[in-house]
Amino acid sequence: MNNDVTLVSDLGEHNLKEDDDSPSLVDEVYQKLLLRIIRCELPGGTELKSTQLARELSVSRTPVVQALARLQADGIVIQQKNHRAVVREGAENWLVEIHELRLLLEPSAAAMAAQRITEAELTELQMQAADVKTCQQQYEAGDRSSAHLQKWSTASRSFDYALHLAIADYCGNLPISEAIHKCWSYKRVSYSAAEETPEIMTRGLYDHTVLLDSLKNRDSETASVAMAMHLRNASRMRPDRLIV
Amino acid sequence: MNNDVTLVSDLGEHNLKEDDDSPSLVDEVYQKLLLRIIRCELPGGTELKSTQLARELSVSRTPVVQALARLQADGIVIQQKNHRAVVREGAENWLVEIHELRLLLEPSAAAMAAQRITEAELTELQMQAADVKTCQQQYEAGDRSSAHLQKWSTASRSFDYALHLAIADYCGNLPISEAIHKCWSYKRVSYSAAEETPEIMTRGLYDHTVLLDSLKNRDSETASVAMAMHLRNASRMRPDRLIV
DNA sequence: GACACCTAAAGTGTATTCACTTTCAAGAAA
DNA sequence: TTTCTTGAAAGTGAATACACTTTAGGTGTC
Repeated sequence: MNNDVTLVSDLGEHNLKEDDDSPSLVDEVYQKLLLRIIRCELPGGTELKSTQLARELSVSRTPVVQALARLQADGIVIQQKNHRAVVREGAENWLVEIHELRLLLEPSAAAMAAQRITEAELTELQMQAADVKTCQQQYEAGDRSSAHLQKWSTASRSFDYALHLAIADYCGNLPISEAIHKCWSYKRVSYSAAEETPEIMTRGLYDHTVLLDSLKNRDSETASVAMAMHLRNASRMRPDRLIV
Repeated sequence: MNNDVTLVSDLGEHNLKEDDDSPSLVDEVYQKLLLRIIRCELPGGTELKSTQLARELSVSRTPVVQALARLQADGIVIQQKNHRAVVREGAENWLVEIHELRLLLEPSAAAMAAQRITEAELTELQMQAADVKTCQQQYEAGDRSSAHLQKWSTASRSFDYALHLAIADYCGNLPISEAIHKCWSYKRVSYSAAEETPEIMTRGLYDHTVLLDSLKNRDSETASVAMAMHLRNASRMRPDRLIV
């Protein structure tokens, strides 16, 4: 059984806590199951038995049961009392559909955040944007090596993540913020399989710059439209439509 | 300690399963905690200790830990590894903010459902609407007794629930559907404290009729607007803004 | 008084255990 | 053959056990 690969790369809180290192077993199991479902290795209808999974993953049943409960709360898995958990039919398209959900949430969140985000946060984000730009120029001006591309890609993702989550955090509505965070946690799981091309990253940086400017100008209308445009671009530029 | 009131009234699946009766302890604990948080009996910052809660609720720690994990997944509670769970600051406005979230989700869901809902489901819903109308007329034509009002209120809620969840189910996007279901599960928890007035119910039935007609006509645009209007009305007619 | 250090009590994560429920395949009855 | 019965195997919900971590309240030192 070769599914005990360490999938738990960089989970955990995205804040400044440095003491809490190892993720709990529940987190690990949850991540592994989620990844396998999203990758269709566990298609809709598959039965997930806590006893069997515990054996396979070499943990006790307790964390597996908790991970399954979390998947059920997400709606990815269904479990009736005293019955086995079942992967929900249609869970294969989860990531694509999550992108549609983001299209409903994030433009409004951006509009709301434009009125509430702090100047400090804005300057922090602008610094990150500058970093990404630097990486891009190093790549283009240099030898276009894969090392430079890698660096650019990492910076690009990091900025992407920071900007979208800052918008969620400053939108002023907890459930909306939580919903967006959840979308991004799914997206994060898929990162292991995703690929960034220079075209996508260039376009992404442009979109993000427009978005950041509209936040800076406290222009909710533009922020909302910029976000909607950005999300549509992102899905348009990925013809496989599997990882968005 | 008088908090061991049975709060778990009519939880469980809203489908035709009749064999599975008693809700699990996890569900009960989750419901009780959620209700107490929404009612501000457990304000933001309160520490929720699994050991202590287990003692108070006379259950073992296992279901309490799972309920807390669920609240954490919801974003209502925060818990770092090896630390106590804490009620999130700002959780008091949860229901109001959930209503704002519905305003982002349900209009689009209605538009999507207009293209996908089945005729069978539509006729079923129309029958329920007729039932509500009958109850209303019985109340108005009769002695306006509280018994008739009660019956009307029950039918009204049942129809409300059925229509909105049908729209979620037929919107064709699993995460969006799940998000809407979750909003309604919160709303359901608050039902114990909510009050329906004849004015609200009359307006609600009208809104729902318009919505249902637009679904019947496969008119996405109208369905979306009707839903948005309905949601705005609902919050406008509740000046307390606590239970929506 | 303020601050570091220590220790017992409380709390958390996870494994183990057990009673009860569901599943499923083999044998009996039609 | 098909359908019903049945009992063992597998699975689930929940309590308990235990090692490890955090918390809180001294005690001593400055």
